[in-house]
Amino acid sequence: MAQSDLREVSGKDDRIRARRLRETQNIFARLPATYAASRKQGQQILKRAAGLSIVEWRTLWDLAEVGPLTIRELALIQRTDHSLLSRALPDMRRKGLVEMRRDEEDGRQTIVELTTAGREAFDQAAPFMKRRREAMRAQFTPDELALFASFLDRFDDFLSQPIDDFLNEESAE
Amino acid sequence: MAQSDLREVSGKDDRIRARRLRETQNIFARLPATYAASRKQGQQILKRAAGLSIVEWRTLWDLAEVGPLTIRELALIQRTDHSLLSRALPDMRRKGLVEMRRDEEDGRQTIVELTTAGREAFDQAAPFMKRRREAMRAQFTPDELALFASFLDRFDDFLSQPIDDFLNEESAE
DNA sequence: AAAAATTACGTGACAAGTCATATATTTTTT
DNA sequence: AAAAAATATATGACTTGTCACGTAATTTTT
Repeated sequence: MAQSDLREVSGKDDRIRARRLRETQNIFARLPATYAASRKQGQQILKRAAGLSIVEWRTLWDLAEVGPLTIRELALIQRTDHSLLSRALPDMRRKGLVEMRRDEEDGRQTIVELTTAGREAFDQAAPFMKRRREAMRAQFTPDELALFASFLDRFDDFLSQPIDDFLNEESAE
Repeated sequence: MAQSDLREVSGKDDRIRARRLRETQNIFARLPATYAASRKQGQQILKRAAGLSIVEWRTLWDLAEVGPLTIRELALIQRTDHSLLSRALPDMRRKGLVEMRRDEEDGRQTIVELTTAGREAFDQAAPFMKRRREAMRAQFTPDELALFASFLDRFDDFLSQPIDDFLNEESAE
């Protein structure tokens, strides 16, 4: 590679580094990678600890904490779409982790309940997931964590706004 | 529905609310919903503004700012897997947004470059995306935003740690 | 009571990510 | 220079999420 080429590429590398760095301040731009890393870490721990997927873990946790729940309620707690659970639950039943039965009082609803095996799988994964939360929390002071959560609250509020509310405003500069 | 049932269900609703509230303090648990909402908002704006997907927008933006880039470099900037781009780019070429050519100096690499149409699509979407970033930033002071980003830095650092580093430690209580 | 509206769930189709593995090309080692 | 290692890309398979739409059951309105 010629001398001039070297200089050229290095200028490009600088521009790449600069762009990467700038995007670090852009919350929208960095959220995907942060979420992906968090998901990956969770999947890794759950797989090793109890052979569970994230959806399975969340569901077992909710059922262990709250007791029997409908699909709608599980989706509400997990802030996710009911279809995700609608698809995951039959598999979980097949694995013996949960029982599902039609609600006697409201025939539209399905009541999901932990089995003994489901409780055991939860008990097996729970200490590992707890250690993970503790290790994460140890990186922050309690005040910082509360502030972090409040920033996410504010960010969520912004995201729940109709887009026309800000798209039609004049640009700041 | 009988009186006793009403009381029972209301207790359950309280437990659901309590669980939902508690999970608000759990960064791991709320990240999926926040990310999903952010993605949805971006998709909505991009679709309306220029008929672009998120991956397409990011790629056009990077190319517009930095100039021609290889797939590897695009993935590096976007902090994502190269396979995502490997799949998206042929579509973008078909739509006339980018050109792709084999690097003469390194036959493994593909150089991606903006076309005129790609630049136009970028110019069309950019003001909307800018307004979005401004509207988001308006919810925070500059100090808060910097702090928010630094919290994400710290969270990312935690996530990049090998899981054994904390799984094998003793639990805090 | 019948009609209309709402709600719960299932399912198809898609987007945005991941990983693993194969292949071609370069680069490094011997 | 040949062999070995590393790198860039393509591709298949999977997970987690979305929305839209259909159907059955319940609730509300008329």
